[in-house]
Amino acid sequence: MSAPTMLEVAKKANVALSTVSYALNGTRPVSEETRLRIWQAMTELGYQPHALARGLASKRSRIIALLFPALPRGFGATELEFVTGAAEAAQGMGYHLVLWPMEIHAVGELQQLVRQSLVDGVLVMEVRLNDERIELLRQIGVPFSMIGRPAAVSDIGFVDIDFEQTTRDAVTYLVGLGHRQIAFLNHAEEAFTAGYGPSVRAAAGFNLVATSAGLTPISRFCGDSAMAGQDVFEDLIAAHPDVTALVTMNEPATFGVMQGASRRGWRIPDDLSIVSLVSSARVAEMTLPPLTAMTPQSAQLGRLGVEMLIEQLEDGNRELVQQLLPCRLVIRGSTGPSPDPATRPHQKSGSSRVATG
Amino acid sequence: MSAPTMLEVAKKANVALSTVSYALNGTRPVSEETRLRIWQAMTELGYQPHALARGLASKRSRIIALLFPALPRGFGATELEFVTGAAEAAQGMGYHLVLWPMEIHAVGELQQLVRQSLVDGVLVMEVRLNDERIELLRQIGVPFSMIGRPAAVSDIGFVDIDFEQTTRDAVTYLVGLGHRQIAFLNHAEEAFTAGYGPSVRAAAGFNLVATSAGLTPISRFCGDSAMAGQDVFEDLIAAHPDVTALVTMNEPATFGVMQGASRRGWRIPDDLSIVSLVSSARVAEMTLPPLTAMTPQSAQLGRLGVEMLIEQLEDGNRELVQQLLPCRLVIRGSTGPSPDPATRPHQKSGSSRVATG
DNA sequence: CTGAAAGCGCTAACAC
DNA sequence: GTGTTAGCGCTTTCAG
Repeated sequence: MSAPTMLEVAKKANVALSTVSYALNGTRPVSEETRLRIWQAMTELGYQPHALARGLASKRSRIIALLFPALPRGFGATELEFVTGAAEAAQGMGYHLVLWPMEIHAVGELQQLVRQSLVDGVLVMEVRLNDERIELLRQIGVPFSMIGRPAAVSDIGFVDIDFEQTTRDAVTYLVGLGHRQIAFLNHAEEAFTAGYGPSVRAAAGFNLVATSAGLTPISRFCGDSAMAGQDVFEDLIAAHPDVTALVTMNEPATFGVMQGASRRGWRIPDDLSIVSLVSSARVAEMTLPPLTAMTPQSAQLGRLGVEMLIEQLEDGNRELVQQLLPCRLVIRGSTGPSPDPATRPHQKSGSSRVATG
Repeated sequence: MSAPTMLEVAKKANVALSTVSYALNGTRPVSEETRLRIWQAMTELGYQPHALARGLASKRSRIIALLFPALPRGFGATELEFVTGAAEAAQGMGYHLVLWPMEIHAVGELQQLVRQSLVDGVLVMEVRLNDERIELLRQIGVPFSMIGRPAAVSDIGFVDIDFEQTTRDAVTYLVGLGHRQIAFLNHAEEAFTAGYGPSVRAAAGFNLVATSAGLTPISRFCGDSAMAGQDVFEDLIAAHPDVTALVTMNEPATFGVMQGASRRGWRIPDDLSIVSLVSSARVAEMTLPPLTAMTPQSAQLGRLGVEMLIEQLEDGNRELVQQLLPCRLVIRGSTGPSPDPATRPHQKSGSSRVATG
């Protein structure tokens, strides 16, 4: 009742054990006829090569690890898509993907895992601008690649979202709608100074784009909450009453902004346009109107990361791939032509009723 | 430069290869003294057992697979937490977790993967009420357990959210606040009739609880979008003007309901209370006010699923574990005392301004 | 083009 | 208590 072995297949096909192996892996030419007999025997027995035995003998497990940090709040649909895309790609290429969730500083643990020789390579997710895991992996000598990238990228393959291009596309789109006063709403300042790549790069991108388009770059940091978003929005509009469009990099805050706008009596997109950067469809469609967003190709990123790693594993001296993938603009209901700021309601609350105890 | 083997450890410690093995696994008593020498040699060499070799020899890979369906829209933070919780638990117990994303009907593929003898057991996620994967796994004879459960649960271990209890807790909480007209907002009817467990069980739970509390069970199906939520809400209030509280099982729709309420001039929670079932903190805090929610212990569920499976693997005849875990009530800003329905604004739009082209 | 046989690094009898 | 050794199922020389 146990799984058939290669020997059984060989017997059934009247060939040597090794011939079955060669036929299976194409490591050596096998005559058409015997290949057929072997293939037949294999299907009749429902044979599947024993992954562990194969790995032990060949010194290649065909297993790769996905290294991702312990869940911070703020992980959601996008990150799940990364993981799924990676797992699907691996599966499609005949590999298995194991999950190694790990504190970003638990470098000892990482080393232990690598030494078990279970995996051929490692895919690192959520790379920080200054990431100690990278140095360790290089030191250990395990093949690896990254989704995301450290500040100084050297000789490691990576894929990442092209935050600058993404920001540029968002701004360009808004400018095309006639907006001239565009503000950028970032994550909290702590994330920025801690070197959180997306925050840093999107901010840099925005300043660059705005400046080169002849606009004044207006930016705000903002805590990751609806409440903070609402507050920062009020503050922003007070300081810059002419702002007609927002580019946001902070989903909870974006939700708060919409509430704040509505409370002011502003309509979206009539009085204010919003483009939410790096937002999944799932989140973008939770608001009314739904958010025009720059949507990351998350599954694609996961897929590319895995492909890059496996190619490196199978073809030792392959050229380095370092690829940036911009988000895609999905126009929904939160953007429209620029209004005349002067025509917008001025009162702080557009609600017609006062709260009753 | 290659990893040290057990033989090297044995030499360094002046013992037989097997003694190292026994010391490592505790499979056989080893004297305190030799154990120490061995341990010392191991740490000096930085020895880590070779996972594949160990697995091949012992016929136990210490790898388990997490089977989850290809991403439908609607997978988000909660599901990621399942996965992470499972991976962390596995790691903590000395196991590895591989990801097998798979169409729920791709049963052939599943069989192939299992036959590779890579994994000792399988953890099935997102189990449907009528799930063909279950029957196949049982047939193959692989040990497995589930997160979620089919309609007829027999002799397989599982953990699942206790939807009935969760619904009961939500209703009880609202009743305690004085609400008497409570409506349930479900997912789309298609999901329900297709046998989507959470939808079916929560609905059943609601009817049961409402009835036994002497309330009229009011329910609505609703598409998973903010727009649909707003529409269904209008419809619901038209039909049942006395409803003062909503129990929802549909996040995008819940967001729409809040917009709809606000458009009507209703304040939350003054004019309407909302409890969102099975919602993560991340989502619940995106609204203003933030949503009072029944939050699933997702990581815990993933963890329990893995523990259950591994215990089954290590201790052949262990008693069956079938555990239901209720969500936890997290009170935020969307719930309050029941208002007098008659005092609420009646006009359909509370906004003071008409859209201008 | 095909076979025979030596490992891969470890576990688990079987000896003492 | 410890040592010796036969595999686990496969890949890959080395012969033919």
